[in-house]
Amino acid sequence: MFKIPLKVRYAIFATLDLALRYGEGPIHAKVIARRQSIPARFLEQVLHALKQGGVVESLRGSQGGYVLRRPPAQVSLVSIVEALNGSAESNVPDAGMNGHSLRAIQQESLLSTTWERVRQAEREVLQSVTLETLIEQHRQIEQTRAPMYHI
Amino acid sequence: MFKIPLKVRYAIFATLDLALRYGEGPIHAKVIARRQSIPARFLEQVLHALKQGGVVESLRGSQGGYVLRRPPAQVSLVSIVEALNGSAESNVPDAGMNGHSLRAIQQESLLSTTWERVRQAEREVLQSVTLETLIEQHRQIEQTRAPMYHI
DNA sequence: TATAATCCGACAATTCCTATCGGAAATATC
DNA sequence: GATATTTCCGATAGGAATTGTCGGATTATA
Repeated sequence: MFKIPLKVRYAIFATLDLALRYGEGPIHAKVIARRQSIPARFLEQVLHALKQGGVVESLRGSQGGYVLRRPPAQVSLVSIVEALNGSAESNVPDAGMNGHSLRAIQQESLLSTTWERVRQAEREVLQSVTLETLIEQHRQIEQTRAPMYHI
Repeated sequence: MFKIPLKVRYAIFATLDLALRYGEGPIHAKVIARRQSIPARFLEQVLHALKQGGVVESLRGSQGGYVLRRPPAQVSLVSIVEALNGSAESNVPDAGMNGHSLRAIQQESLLSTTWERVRQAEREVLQSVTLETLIEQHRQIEQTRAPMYHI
């Protein structure tokens, strides 16, 4: 319905990459970038945001890298998405109190509860999906696809 | 959670303007534009999309204008939003079958069901809100705001 | 010290959204 | 029929947000 930024997809597949190797120590951003076909330099920024959001732990220095902060089953997509938004996202087009923005404010108040309900509905779905969920789906897809090559 | 384009807001307030005058004959786009503080020329495009989506009826010529196709209680926000998207909105970044887009396809299939659930959740909320709903809210706001000036 | 990684700010490139414009087609009115 | 008025339609400019790149600073390992 409403557009989902590419950044979000990158973040999900990056953390999924970490989830698949959970417990094996830190993983380099470059390695994730290659495996997931994500622009390396851009992924750095995404991972940094994920760190600020508490989704991911970073280790600097020569043998550094990134690690999931919690086990995959406890990392929901909503925490990933909110980490990227920086928990800001006012959705109100500012209108900085100038001129006839009184009407704009009235208009916003008319729709604010609806938008809030929409966001809540989105949140509930994203909260029900964890990295563990995606790993299971990933395995199911692999299993149902593999036999096709044997025929 | 995800950004809602300004176009959508324009469409809602334009149709709400029509709803408030439902049964009073066609209304000019310019008049709506002035009343709702919407760029006139841009509103034309929005109204055109609403017509294609079957939300609105248009009458051309000298005494033309726009009319709601159905009574306000039967016009949900979901029909308005979908009219603007032209029911396209693939959300898949194309990737036109080039190079290593095989991975991209696999990635998409992993998330497609989740995105579909998100869109469905959005749809359900938007379906539960009609122009009639907004009219009622509008009146309630007017009633609760008016007394404040009397103090 | 040398190397290798994250961190951080700035900024270029690109895409998408918003808005404008000119004129064609249609319709009512005179 | 002529005129005025409005929707219709394509093209395109302007601007903002997203996406992606770069240089170097910081941190840690060896």
